[in-house]
Amino acid sequence: MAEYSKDEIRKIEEKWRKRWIDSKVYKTELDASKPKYYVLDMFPYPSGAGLHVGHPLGYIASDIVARYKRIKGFNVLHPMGFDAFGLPAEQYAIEHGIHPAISTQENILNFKRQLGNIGFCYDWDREVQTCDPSYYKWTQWIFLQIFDSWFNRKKEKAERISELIKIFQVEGNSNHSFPNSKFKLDTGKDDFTATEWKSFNEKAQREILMQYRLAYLAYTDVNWCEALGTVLANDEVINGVSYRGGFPVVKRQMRQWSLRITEYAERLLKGLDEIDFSDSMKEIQRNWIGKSVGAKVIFNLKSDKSLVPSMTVFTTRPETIFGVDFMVVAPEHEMVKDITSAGQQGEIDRYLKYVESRSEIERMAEVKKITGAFTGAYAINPFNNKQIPVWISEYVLAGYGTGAIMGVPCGDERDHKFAKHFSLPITNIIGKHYDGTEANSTYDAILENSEFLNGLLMKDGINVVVRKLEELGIGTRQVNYKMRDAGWSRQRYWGEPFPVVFRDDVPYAMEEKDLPLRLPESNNFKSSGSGEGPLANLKDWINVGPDQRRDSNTMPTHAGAAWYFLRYMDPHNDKEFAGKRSLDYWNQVDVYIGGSEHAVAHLLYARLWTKVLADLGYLNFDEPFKKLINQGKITGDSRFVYRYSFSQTDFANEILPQIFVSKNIRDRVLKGDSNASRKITEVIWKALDTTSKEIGEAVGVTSGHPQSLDPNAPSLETGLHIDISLYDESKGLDLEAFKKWKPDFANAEFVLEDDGRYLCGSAIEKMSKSYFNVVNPDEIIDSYGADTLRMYEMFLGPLEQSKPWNTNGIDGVYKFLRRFWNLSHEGPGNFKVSDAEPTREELKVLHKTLKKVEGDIDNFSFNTSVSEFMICANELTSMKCNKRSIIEPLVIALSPFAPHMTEELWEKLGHKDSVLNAQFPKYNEEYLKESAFNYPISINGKVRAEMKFALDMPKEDIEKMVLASEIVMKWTEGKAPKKVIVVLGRIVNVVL
RNA sequence: GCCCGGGUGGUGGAAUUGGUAGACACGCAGGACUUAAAAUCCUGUGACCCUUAAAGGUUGUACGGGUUCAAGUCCCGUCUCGGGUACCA
Repeated sequence: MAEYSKDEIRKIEEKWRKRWIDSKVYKTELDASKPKYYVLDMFPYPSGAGLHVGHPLGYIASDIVARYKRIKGFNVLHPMGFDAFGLPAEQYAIEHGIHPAISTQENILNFKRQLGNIGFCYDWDREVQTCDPSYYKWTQWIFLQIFDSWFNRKKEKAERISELIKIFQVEGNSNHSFPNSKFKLDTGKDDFTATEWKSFNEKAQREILMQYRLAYLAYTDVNWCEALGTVLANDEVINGVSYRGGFPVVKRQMRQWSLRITEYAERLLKGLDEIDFSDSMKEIQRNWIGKSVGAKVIFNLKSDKSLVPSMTVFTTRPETIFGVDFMVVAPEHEMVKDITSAGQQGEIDRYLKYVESRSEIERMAEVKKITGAFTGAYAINPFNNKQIPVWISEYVLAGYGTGAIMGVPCGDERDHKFAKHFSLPITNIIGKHYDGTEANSTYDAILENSEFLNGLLMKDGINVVVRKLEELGIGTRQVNYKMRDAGWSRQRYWGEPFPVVFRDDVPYAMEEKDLPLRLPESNNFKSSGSGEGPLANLKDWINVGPDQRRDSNTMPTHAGAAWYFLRYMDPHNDKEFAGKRSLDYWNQVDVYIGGSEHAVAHLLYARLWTKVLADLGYLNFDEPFKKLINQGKITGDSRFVYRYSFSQTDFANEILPQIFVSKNIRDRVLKGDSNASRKITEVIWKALDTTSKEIGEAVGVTSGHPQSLDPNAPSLETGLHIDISLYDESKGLDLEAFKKWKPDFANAEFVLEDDGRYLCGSAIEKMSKSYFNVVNPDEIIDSYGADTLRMYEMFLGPLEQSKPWNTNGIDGVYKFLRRFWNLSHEGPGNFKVSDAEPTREELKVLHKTLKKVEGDIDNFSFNTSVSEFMICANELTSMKCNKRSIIEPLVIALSPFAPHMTEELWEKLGHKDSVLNAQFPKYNEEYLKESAFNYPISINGKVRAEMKFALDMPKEDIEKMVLASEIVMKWTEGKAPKKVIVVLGRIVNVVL
């Protein structure tokens, strides 16, 4: 028996890791007699870099919750798996020639080893990997269910396509118009009768059904990235460049699979009200869905061409209709050619050409630039017959609303700038709220110059106008969403193949018995460049038979992640994606922990798939995650050195010495300190050998001439990242280790601080291999053990907060564990507990801790629970308490945080079973009660004295006692105070 | 620009949601043990003032106002950091 030392920790942790696996203590079974609790981590993408200390933050939290819920009597499901399809593995394959299947498996093994070291209680029997055919069989199967569904807007839920066909056969589509309002049949119409339906051939019928399917194939504007040779989803494009790599992205039409998520916009929005996500997360999703309520208004047109009789705009402010001074149509809008007058044709053509010449990136960069052209056509305001000029401009987007707007310059900032720029008249309908220089989008103004709306408050005006528009048949209420359908095809190899076969260009679902459609073996991952994926290279696979072929695309990584939480419930089922009994029992995920970067993509798709499966009757819940917690990112603390670079580049650099300048010297040089510059020149001069001293003079470095240095040399400005393990703030950079690490700099010279240290610059950046600032959890475990790592990561601060990693306080946590261990050990480490009766003081410490810790874990406030354990250990240490009746419950309570050490103690306390099978001790309020409390007495807000009151003394009696007390008398000089304030359990304030 | 969320000692962070601000930990200083160092333990530690000492006082939660017996917490304005979004009518 040794003390709680490094060696002992290693022994203990190895022992329990092995024992947990051997005894299958984490195996979870469906047990209907117990309440369930489902704790889920966002499963990781197994990247080649392995884990750094940032990754486990959320996993540690979920592990604590899982262990805690288990000892609270719940049957806990706490699984882990891997999001194993994806682009990085494929790119790695292209660069290194290693098949994604192989590199992915290697990475997964490494991840599992690292996760195992931290002591997580995952039930690995339930592991899933999205790239496993027995898993993606069901991803494909669910995709086919979505393909076989349509959204019945009347019932606001998904139904089978067969239901839709029945409807068409009876009543045509008059009650269920095309979800895509722009779609027209060959006849030019957008509706058909039952008779017409029956007359269509199969291909035509399938084409129509495709317009309704929730997973559909269509020519869509997609984000094409030439460099990656693939299409990207909207959320993978940031500021016109690709999310990975930052390559330019252009719009391009391709025949793609999409998920009709827009049909679920309203339900996805409403669902947010019943789930426990953080406000910011809900806000992000709401913004993404982007609901706006308004009206569609039809304006008649007057033009020398009368090809189009009217135009329709979407507005959220119909009450401003008398403030409309111009109309703006998107340049891409098809009506532009039909309304442009002969006189304006030249100008319009010029403008269209300009728009076409502008790249996506330019457009985004120059959002503020005001451009446009007048079409020569006029719209007629239906209420006052005013003629309104119709313009086209880039600032109106073809893809949103109707692609046309009514310009109300006094109320809308963009419209105002447009009017000012083109000197269009501005009608003021909001009186003093508009000052002539800036638009005011208030809802609180009383309308003026607005005929029948005059005198009405704007918010009230909305309903009045809409009613009138509807009466006249020239407008309706309308809701628009920013969210677009989700592109679901990727031109990649390493993903799920689409389980369909094309016959005569029409996709047919594969039969369930033929699933999974396996990803074929291939070593050719290069895209064909034509927009088809690498699978197109495999002719034998693509061509199934005469005029029958497969889809060359694969699904995005989101597909496998959209339902994995369901598979964990019944991972080995080969008849269903999960059995009904398991789905009903495990039900929703009670807590889901992961990063906020998945706010819009993964979480929305997972919610969508759940809703579709629920609509189709497979699930009895339609929100997958009851509660979501976003753990903060742990950032790295990077260090770098500053290299002096010579401004004359004509000279061969290898002749010139490598000079590194310490941070403060550099700062001083930048401030123009000539002593600091001289320090540098001296080092350079010393470094130059006799032959190159001529060169030194030639480049302007002569001993004692600091003015020849260029303080703005770029490397003095930015700096070179170094491996953070080479640096210690108090000792400075380890120069020998640095030279060893970068042999290129073996002969480098260093300009040191006055005290002889080399100090590095620092910056908080994300942890990344390329910044050399990665801290590997294995290193921490090696020197402190997994329990310390776990507790320290929790102690660092609130779970949801981002924070830079540093190990400054880790000793404190380590000391706590040792102190706790020592409570039950005597001298050099002999285990010894006493069976004596605990004192009331000791019981108070125990129950106070239990109560606080329980409350903290329930609130996911792990940092404060760690503090609470520390206080408890301090108090018990100073009481020299080693009583079993105190220590044993604390061992259980601590076990979620420090599982290895507590298992060991649990065993030493004489228990045969794992501490995981113990019960979390109940605290007893009785021990927390005091017979009397000392209340501080404030007089006029200042604490003047303390008084003792019995616990249950009524408020009035306390008041009487306070008033009668000498201290108050002294202050009031005999007069009765104005007021005595008694707050239960806290403060008494006396106001004189 | 708009929408969220923050700003508390030298540092990470507490504060029962309006009730003694700074818990807990790091760091630092002093002390004990030691030939010495490390480790460990004890004491102190927001700033300022006063005092031989005990004690006491002033000030203090980004800044400026306000409400209240009482404000880190609520209200108004300003500055600032982080996240989301980007012409969505």
